[in-house]
Amino acid sequence: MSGVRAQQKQKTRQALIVAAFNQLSAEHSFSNLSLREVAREAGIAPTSFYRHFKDMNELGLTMVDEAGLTLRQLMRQARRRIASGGSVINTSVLTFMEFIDTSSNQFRLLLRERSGTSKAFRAAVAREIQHFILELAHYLEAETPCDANHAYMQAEAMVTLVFNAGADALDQDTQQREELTERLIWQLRYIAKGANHYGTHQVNSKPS
Amino acid sequence: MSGVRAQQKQKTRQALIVAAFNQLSAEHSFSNLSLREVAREAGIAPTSFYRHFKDMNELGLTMVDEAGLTLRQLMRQARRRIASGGSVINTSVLTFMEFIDTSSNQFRLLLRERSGTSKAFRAAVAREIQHFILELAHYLEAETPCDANHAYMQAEAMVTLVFNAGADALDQDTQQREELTERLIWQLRYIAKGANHYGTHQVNSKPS
DNA sequence: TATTTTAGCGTACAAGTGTACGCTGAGATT
DNA sequence: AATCTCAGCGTACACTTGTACGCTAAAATA
Repeated sequence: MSGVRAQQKQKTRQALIVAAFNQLSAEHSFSNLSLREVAREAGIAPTSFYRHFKDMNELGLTMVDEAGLTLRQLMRQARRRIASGGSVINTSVLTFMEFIDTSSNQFRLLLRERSGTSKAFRAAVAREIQHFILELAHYLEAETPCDANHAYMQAEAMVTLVFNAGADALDQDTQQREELTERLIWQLRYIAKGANHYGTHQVNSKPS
Repeated sequence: MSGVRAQQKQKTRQALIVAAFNQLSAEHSFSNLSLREVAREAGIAPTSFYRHFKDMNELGLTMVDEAGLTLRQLMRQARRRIASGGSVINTSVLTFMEFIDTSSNQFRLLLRERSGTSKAFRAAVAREIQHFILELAHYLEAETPCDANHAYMQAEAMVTLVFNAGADALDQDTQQREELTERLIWQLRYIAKGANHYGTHQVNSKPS
């Protein structure tokens, strides 16, 4: 009942996940991965793969979950930094860029499968992103003069811009990333400004 | 010298391109295409493929060009509609959504290869997008009270949002698309408002 | 201790891939 | 009319892929 058996199983299962993430890169996407190669890197026979996942798809969805998890953990850390006096926009952007940098393969997975060929994948990634939008919307509604609807649209726009900037950052060097980040911050300010303009008072009917 | 020969060659070349586009779908991306299948659909032997393209990569880059071309043509048409009295934001968004709808496979190609596994592809798509950003920036600088720098950032943000909304629209029904479009239009207004606020006068140093 | 469960292995196979090579016949060129 | 060019074909080959099947040994259970 010590669970030596189950413990070892979890270990190789994790080895498969790690192997799969390791094989992702700028020029290798998840759909390029082969069951055999992943199994090889994990140190097991190809057929043993099936003891852990029904197929590559199931592995992939697990990976999306894992990527979403680390992202969420990172953003929780960001919230802590903000609570102790950091600027919201700056801290959030910085934290996200950190994610791109230290977990680029996890980000790549989310980025690519967001528009990939499996509806289940797209939905899974969309759910992860939606998570952020809602959280940010909630924050904006509480902390800024903005009704719920505009808070949501504002959050959606912001998350979209941040996510896309992350994608661009993947191909860039430090210098370019700094410029990109600076532009991004300005763009987020635009949105905040605009949303607060339209989202406050009774300006809601038509724009000027 | 009549060119019967060259003419026929162009014809099968185009058949290959069309065949490749036809095989794209929600669940089939370019990297999933096989040379043999494309050749089969185009009605030629696999080995004849090489008479037209060095490899699938070269086909793909040609397809990106073609997709960019149709997009540019559509947007030129949008400019005409605007010139004859349409709202800029509404007309542009509507035209873009039309592109998603009538040329979804061309859009899918741009969308996916933007974050694909080939640097050349990513660069090619980025160039197409950059084209729009610059054009829009130029327009904004001329028509709104916005300095060049802010006009660029504003255009970049807008194009990003529109492009991403297009991606989301691919998976949605008419009802959802309408809501999405409406949200998008609000978000573009935010950006316009914010950019005009920061980009006018001498507010440029620090945000409030 | 005897029995059952199961993670992992090796073999085997059918299917699909890219592409090298040499041929053919119809246009183009001289 | 004689020659050249070259788009398209068929054959062939070496690989890689997913996965079905049955075995083994070690852990779990009874």
